[in-house]
Amino acid sequence: MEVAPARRSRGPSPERTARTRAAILAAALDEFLDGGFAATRMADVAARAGLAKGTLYLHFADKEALFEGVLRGLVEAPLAGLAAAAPAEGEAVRDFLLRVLRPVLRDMEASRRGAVIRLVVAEGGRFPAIAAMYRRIVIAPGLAAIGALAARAAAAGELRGEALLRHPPLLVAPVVLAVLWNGLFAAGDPMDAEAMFEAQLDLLFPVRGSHPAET
Amino acid sequence: MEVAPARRSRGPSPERTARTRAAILAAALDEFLDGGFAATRMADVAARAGLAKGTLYLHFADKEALFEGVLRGLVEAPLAGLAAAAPAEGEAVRDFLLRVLRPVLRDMEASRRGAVIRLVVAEGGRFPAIAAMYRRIVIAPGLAAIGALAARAAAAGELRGEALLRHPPLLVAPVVLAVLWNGLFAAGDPMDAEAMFEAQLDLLFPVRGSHPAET
Amino acid sequence: MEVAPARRSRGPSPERTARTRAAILAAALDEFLDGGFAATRMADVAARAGLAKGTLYLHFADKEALFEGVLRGLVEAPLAGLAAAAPAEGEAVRDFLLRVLRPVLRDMEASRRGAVIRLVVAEGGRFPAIAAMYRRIVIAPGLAAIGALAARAAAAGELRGEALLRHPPLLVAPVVLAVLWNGLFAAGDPMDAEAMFEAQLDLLFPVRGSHPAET
Amino acid sequence: MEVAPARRSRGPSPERTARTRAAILAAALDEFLDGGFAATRMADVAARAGLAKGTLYLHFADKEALFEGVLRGLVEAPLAGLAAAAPAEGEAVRDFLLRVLRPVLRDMEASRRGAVIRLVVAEGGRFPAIAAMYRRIVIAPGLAAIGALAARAAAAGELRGEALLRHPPLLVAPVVLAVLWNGLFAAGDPMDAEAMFEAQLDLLFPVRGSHPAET
DNA sequence: TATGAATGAGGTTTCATTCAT
DNA sequence: CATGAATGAAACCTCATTCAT
Repeated sequence: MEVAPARRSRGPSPERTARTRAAILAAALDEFLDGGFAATRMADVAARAGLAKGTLYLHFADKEALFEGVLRGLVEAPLAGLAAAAPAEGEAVRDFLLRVLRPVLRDMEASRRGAVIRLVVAEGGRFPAIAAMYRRIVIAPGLAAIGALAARAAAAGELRGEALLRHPPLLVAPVVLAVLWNGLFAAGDPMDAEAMFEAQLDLLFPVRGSHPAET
Repeated sequence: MEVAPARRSRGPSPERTARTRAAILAAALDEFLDGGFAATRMADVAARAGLAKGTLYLHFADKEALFEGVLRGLVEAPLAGLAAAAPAEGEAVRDFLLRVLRPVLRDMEASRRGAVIRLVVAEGGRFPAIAAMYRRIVIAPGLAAIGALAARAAAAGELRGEALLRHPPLLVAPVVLAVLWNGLFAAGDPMDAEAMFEAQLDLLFPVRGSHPAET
Repeated sequence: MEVAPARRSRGPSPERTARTRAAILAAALDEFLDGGFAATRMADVAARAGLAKGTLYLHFADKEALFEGVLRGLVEAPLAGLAAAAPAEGEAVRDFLLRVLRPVLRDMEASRRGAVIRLVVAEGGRFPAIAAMYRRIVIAPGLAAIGALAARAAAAGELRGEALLRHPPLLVAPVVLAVLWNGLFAAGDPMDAEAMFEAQLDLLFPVRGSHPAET
Repeated sequence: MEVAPARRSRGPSPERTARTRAAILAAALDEFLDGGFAATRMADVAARAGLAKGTLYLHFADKEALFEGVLRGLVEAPLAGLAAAAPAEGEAVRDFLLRVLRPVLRDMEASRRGAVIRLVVAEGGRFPAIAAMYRRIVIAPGLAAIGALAARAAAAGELRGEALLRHPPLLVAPVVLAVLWNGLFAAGDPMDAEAMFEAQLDLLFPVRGSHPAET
């Protein structure tokens, strides 16, 4: 073992560093999602992470950078997975979308990604950096992927009309609405993001087997 | 009546008081709509109302009370017309929706309805009262109306599938998404709420004449 | 009396405001001149003025603006006096300068203007705004005035060569040096700004009576 | 001697230590010269020296100690040549000064002498030691030399009046002013130290050949 | 010796709210 | 009723210094 302690033995351990960074991100995630961006104080994040304020700034340049770290930690890996995924041989785009996105929608709240959407929508206006960040990291790749899939579906004749080609956001609009709804009206009847997504999918992609009369 | 009372009315004048209160509310509405609750400073509201800061506190106990006052004011005007409207004899639901909602969408920003939506979404989390109020006054009637129209359209065979019957919010999801987008990414490319609405309408209501092959 | 209480009777008194402002300036002057710009904390100024920190910002936008206020308070009035002054009928420029500037030099330290020069020189590098401010308020008008007087003296044949015409700062260079010296080597032998100024004056302006052989 | 010891010398090596110390001092000199004491961050010194922050503290107890070390280093090099120089046989003092000082003025900034002067002026107030040291090492010998030259010039009838005899600093006042100016107003119009020095020289030493009318 | 992550006191600025006039 | 100067609690971020490795 000990492949390459290299020129690296002196000084503090890089492993500890990674652990600290993770602790900060975990604490920040909790704080941001419960209270929002503005209301979260760096001091609270530090306290929750069991660190001093200054330590935060050793790992993240400022509050926005910290939020970006949280955002990346939460969505980058999954998003990369999605982006890498592609319809299997002979798989219809509709089926692919269902297969891939259903799990994502299902744990929208459990994974706290829904909360992130709500935070961005709620505070993006006052903190444009946050909106820009979310757009760059999540929205842009997402819409690009949708656009590519729409083109593929269109080529295969799987698409109804040109709606999705012209307006890729149509695919996710119902999901966003449902997520916001569930945040605003936490009590009472939640909106079923998954069901709405499937309904929208049925509108965008005619279901071959069951509705043979349609294009 | 009572001609402007000599410019120096001693003692309280209920009329004058009401006018001051209205001025404060108008100013506060403007300020809250662009910037939200936290970003709005009492000093700005006072300045816009042409009053001193202290005067605000004579009429509203604190910032939250002022916000509440604004919300109440927001309740009186809206909707009205829309709820009463109904398809004309023989008018297709799709045509009716286009006829009625297109103007609404077109001046979404000019009429500040877009800003109101954004305010509700942004502050609804911290002020559940505003979310509940908006739901009661705007959303519930709106969804009820959509539901009724969906039923009527279904009965007339104008509907594609059961999407809208089961999920009335689908009709407005793209509009909401566009409005939020335009709030978050004010600069750069705005999203065309009207175009997205029409695209969604085409999905929900097959266009008989032009696409005869579809159901 | 009571010429015009006008529309002005309500609310806090403007007289009190002026007194507060003056108190802030007095406190700030003391603090700035003893400790410099960077080392002076707004909290200390407030405390010395017997006010809360926030009050400072009611009268001065920030620390730099406060310093500018101090600077203006200290030099603007005297400077305006100097600028307004002009050689009397038939008075030689040399005599005018002696008459006008000798008192200024004499109370350079008592008036604390020497300390201001030292502060600007010492911290102007780190706070360019301060240097720019001093240049705008003191140096530029000063050099302009010197330039004008030099031109006048040259026209009257009172000048030796073109040194002062080409390099107006030459007139004050010895004074600045003396002021800095006296700041750095407070103990020990002070440099006599007045004597050096007069010597420089003799160099720049040939003394008609006593040295008839010179131009 | 002792070829670079295998890159991994165990135990302390006095030579290595000295080299590290020198590197720190060199880096600190650079940093202090541009920015002064307060603006210089230990982290920057460490980075420039290619060391870790902690290493600085192994060699210097704190920032002040480091500053003191730099000052001591500043003492060794300078002057040297100038003090030894003397007018050649039959050379006028004015010509001697021009010959000797012109090059010094010309590379005032390149040689960082200007920066040293500014450092002394800027920090001398807070660190009397540096002012005293500079006075002892640079100013006192300098003024002594000027005094001697003035006496010699006076004896030879090369001097205008007694200005320089009584106030040796007059010779350098314009240069100091120019150097400070160029530090404060780095941007914009620099002041030409050399030109001002020559102008002052012309005032102090009548130019025999070209202005025969003057004494 | 050298490292660099961690510390935490400290400073400027903002702004909702109060209250004497 | 109206005024607006005064308040003071936060909040973000910096950086000299320490110390386990």
